[in-house]
Amino acid sequence: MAKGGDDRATPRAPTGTRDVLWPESWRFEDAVARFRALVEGAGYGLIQSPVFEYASVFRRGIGEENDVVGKEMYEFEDRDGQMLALRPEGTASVVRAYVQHRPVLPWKAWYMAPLLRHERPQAARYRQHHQLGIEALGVADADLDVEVIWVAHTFFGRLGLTDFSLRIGSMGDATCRPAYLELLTAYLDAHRGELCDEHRERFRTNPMRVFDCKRPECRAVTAAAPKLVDHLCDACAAHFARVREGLASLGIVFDVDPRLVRGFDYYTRTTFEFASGAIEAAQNALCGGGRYDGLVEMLGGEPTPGVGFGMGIERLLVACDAEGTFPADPPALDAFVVDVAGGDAARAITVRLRDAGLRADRAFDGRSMKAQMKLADRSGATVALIVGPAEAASGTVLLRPLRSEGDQLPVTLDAVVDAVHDAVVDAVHEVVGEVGG
RNA sequence: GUGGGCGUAGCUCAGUUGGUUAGAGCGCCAGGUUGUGGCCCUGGAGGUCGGGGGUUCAAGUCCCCUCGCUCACCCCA
Repeated sequence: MAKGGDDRATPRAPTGTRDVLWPESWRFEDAVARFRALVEGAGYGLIQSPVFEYASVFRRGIGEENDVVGKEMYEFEDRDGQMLALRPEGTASVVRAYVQHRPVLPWKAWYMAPLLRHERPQAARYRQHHQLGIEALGVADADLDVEVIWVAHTFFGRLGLTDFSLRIGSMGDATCRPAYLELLTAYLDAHRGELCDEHRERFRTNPMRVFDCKRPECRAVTAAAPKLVDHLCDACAAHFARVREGLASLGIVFDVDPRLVRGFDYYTRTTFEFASGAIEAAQNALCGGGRYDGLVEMLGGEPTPGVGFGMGIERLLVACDAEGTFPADPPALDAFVVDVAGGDAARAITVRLRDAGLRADRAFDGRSMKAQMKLADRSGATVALIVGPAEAASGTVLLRPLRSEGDQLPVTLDAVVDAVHDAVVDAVHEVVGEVGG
């Protein structure tokens, strides 16, 4: 018998998920819009891919050893007996789409996608979260790694974030990593007894994981362990040097972190992670990414280099809150129509305003004027357009400013659009004047 | 998967050593102004006190179980 999570009378969103209502949801929209403006201005085009894939896409791409696939993936057999999985991360789907459609190289794509993982929720960690990401395929040039990092860095800056840091590292490639792993494994084996309980044997499966362990025992051992960045082959070392040089030339501050180990098996060469210093919660990574020159091949394509990142939107917004950015309120309405003469005018005028590109709403249900005026005020509208029996009879409306002290004036129906437009322009000027003065 | 904290109105929370019909502020609705929002005043609606079981004359309050939320480990964005 399945655990009953819904024994109460009212239904609720599943564990680890949440509803985001207006106006909080506006910040999400706004962040996506700004990201889109940035990346589309840098040559990246939107890719929309399914929220579920054949499970093998993720199993082959991310690696069975990884918790995201091995322990957290929502995997199920559908009605046709196919093994499917809800997308737990973004890159594998994009690369699968590349292998399937063969777009012309270089191919630069961006996405905004919900990601699903069965994790225990905690601060800034959800079972469904959303990532903004970019992936660039077909270019081995280290300058593209720099561009990708620049995009994330610039985006944070445009959001007004300042309290974040960048760590970079290199995972090497097929030439140098195997030899290094042998070296590291031998070292860890020699110090096996000093490792924490969890890693004493587990280090054999994925030795680099030990670098991520926060326990003092493991940290002591790894402090003196051989570092991959010191054992890169000439090509990887040159690539890494070019990345550092490029970042420095763009004024992007970073730390080289020999301990930086990204969770997914597909990474080669450059890896990086942005962390927020403003987020109080334990989960403070804003963006993680790197180069994955072997992934296309793993998913059945011709060997093709790639680089990209994923950025958690929910976590990004937590960082924005912590730093007090997003000061602007969501855009308000231009006009709210109050009609106590039967509703015919409200029906006609709202449509007229909206067709003219103005933002307008109205009251329904024939509420009292006082109630309708309260709604008008609450809506944030710049003006109320009031229609009573007298106005209905004469074919006019009263235009009443709600955000300034002006008098209300009668306006003919044909002049409503222009009158509202003028009032909105005046309101904007007043705000600008206040700020400027 | 493993620990800690917490569940009382839509929201934020009171609720005294168990003791009458469970309260406040905010929000919502209505009235004060038979054509006017914001401020103020008055009134109203809204609660199986997360759920189940137990102790007791009596449980929001004590005990057990359970569900949920939350924070941390782990992992990751």
